[in-house]
Amino acid sequence: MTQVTDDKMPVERIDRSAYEPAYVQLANILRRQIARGQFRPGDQLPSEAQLCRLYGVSPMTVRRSINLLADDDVISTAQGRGTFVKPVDLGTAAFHLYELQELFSNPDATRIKLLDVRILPASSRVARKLDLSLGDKCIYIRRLLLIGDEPAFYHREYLIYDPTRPIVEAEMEVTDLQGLFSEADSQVLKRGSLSIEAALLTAEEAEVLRAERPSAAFVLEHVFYDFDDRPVSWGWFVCRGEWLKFSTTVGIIG
Amino acid sequence: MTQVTDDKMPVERIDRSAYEPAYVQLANILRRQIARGQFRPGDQLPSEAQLCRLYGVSPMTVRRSINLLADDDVISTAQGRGTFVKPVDLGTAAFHLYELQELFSNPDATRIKLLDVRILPASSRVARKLDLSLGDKCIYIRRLLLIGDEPAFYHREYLIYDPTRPIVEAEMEVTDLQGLFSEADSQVLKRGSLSIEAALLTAEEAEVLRAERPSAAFVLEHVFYDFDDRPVSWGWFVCRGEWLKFSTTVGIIG
DNA sequence: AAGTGGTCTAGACCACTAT
DNA sequence: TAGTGGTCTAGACCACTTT
Repeated sequence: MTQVTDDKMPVERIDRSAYEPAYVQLANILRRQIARGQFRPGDQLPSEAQLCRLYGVSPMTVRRSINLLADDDVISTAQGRGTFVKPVDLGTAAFHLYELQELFSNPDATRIKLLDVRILPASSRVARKLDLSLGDKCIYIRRLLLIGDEPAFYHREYLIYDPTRPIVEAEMEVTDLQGLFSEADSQVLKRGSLSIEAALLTAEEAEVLRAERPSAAFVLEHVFYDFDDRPVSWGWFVCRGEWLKFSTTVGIIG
Repeated sequence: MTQVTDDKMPVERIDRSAYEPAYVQLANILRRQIARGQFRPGDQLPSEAQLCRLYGVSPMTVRRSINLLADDDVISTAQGRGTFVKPVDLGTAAFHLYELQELFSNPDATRIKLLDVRILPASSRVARKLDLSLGDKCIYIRRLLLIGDEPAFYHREYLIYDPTRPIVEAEMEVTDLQGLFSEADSQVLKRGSLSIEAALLTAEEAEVLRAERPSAAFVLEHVFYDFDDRPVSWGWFVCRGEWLKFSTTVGIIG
């Protein structure tokens, strides 16, 4: 490899009058250079001091650009050694739930059918999940989310039913997938833990979702907690496998 | 709510002699206050100037703390208005592929069995995916990843077979799930696009994975591209549903 | 010792929002 | 107009790695 770069002649310059801040511009310049193959995985980038001189910006600005690319897993930094281009790594891939929002792109076509609301005594399983005593009252809700006229998500949820705790009413909206568009804001919920797995539709689920059996499905389970770290809601969404496909990318996207 | 905070008396102070940098300490202080419920979703945080005075740090340092929390979707900022605590939002949830690494926690128990390697003419489907002409030569690989003695992942992959393109040899390792632990570093791969879905095991897959039918499975499909943005590999991992459960959290975890 | 990334300062100036 | 977040400077000092 011949040394093409020159301390006095960067190919692209930063436009100080542009709308984009300098640190974003510099990050994109570097990203493009990497995408072009000018820097390959494993290669070392110019040092931060060099980048300061090359592009006429201060150390803090260079640093922010570097951090942007590092957050994107495009480069990695090592104190005392330098900054290097990262190889493609499957492990950095992440599938985002907000992809679901595309499904609901047409709000008019989306509606929620309340199938069932009941107050019943907690089974041992529910009691364990909601940190209740066996037989304590809880609320059981079954909902169906339709897109067009097709049933898309089947949701079942158990909520605590405790007059001393200021919950329930608000939660019935929040834990709903609706919360994906209309930002439901609960003052009560502190956090939620979620998991997703692939499973077979049960007979009941297949009937509700108007699917044949056997059929594969995504199951998204959730538990929400209040600010005392006590669970207030446990439930799960079931969705036919064909309805859902999560996508993402790894490596340099520029 | 009575106003407990006072401009002159922050509850926690920043320890300048500590190992943790000041901006991390401040971010954690704020995160703990939010986790305690001192600031609720929708509440406005003290302004950056106030935080500077309260904790005796410069604007840039406060700003970095704020950005840390904003990246974690704990707070959101609005220019000219202020900084606010975000409500729990399902849409921010992300499932990370590196969770798979736990499956391979014991490297000795993990091994890869090469089932089949063949050179064959591209079918129309393969030609389309790899941007080849119908009938062009390509490499077909079938692998089985075992954990203990249990077959866990069944991987099938098509690779381009073109002597003029410097690939193949390296790829055979990189696109492998092995790349999750042993950081395989290809100089050739620029990016990959991934998708995941829930499906039923086919007869062949069930046999290879020693599973009954019907059975649900995760299918992770991948296409990798070189620095000319040409596809070099197309393939997919199949994994029995019971083997895999992705987990994550939303909201305040402190 | 020289070079690297990492933190931090004490301001300045700008853009935006509210009043 | 006053207050807010957002960008940027031109250094300083530190911790680490390499030679």
